[in-house]
Amino acid sequence: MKRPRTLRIELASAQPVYEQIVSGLRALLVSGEFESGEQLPTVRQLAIDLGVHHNTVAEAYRVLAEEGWLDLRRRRGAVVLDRRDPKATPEAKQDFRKHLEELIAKAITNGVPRSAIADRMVEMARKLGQGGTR
Amino acid sequence: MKRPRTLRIELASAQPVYEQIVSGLRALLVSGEFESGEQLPTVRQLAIDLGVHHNTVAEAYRVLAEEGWLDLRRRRGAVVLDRRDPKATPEAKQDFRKHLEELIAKAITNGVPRSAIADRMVEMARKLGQGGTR
DNA sequence: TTGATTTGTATATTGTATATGTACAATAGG
DNA sequence: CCTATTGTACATATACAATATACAAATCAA
Repeated sequence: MKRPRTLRIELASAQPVYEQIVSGLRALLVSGEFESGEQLPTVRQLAIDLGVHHNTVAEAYRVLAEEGWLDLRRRRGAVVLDRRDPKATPEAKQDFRKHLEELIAKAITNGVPRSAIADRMVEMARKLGQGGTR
Repeated sequence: MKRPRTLRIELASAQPVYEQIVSGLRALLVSGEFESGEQLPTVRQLAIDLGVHHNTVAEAYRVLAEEGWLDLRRRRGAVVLDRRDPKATPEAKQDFRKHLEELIAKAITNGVPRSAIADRMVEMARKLGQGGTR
């Protein structure tokens, strides 16, 4: 069964469109929405779907390819890779901690109840614990 | 006892400096590092400390003032407010969920073990649960 | 093999945003 | 009042994002 793989872009956002595409696709890739070997849409096709220029999508694909998520070749398109061997960046853990704190601070500022924040994080932690290694 | 209130800025980062200042200070404010009524450094002083232009700090202070964290006046400087009444944005919760997922995806991409991510989130959730309402 | 088509890539251009330099405005204090 | 201190306004240099356009490579059909 094919899942929807919703990917929505906000042109009005301060965050660059290509970064939104990267973040959105990366989240789908991590959650296992795509099987390895699977074809992603061509840069031109996804560009049409999202209403942006194909070079903008190409930039996003390039970032994901550098991260090891995609194999990107002319005429072949973007193919999802297996990627079971992430090269552990040393400061990545500390980075995650900092950004998590900042994200929580932002949510509190926006009025999200602390209990809701805590619940969501526990839920996500549980998912990570169960989830396969992939 | 005065705590250090470390605030470090990376000029080389892709994230704008004024946003880094906002995020860093907001995290400190949320964690209760500052008492209400307390004076923050003047825009010029903090600018010298961080090695940036005072207008860059002023922009950051303005954002925090709009969010209700600071009272900002000429000649008086920036004063920390009480802010126990956050105006709950409706889509804020959903926003938090999305950004949390993306942050996790980024961390996994950078090689942080899923177990470490989960542990950190549970820990932060526990802190939020205990912590005072402020 | 050869030519055409499909795919990603490279380069130039334009708009937008960040950080700064400089000058101004307001207000507390002498 | 006058002065010093503080935040603010505005113009500008620079860098980055998104696009338009042209190109290069690789597959497919004949």
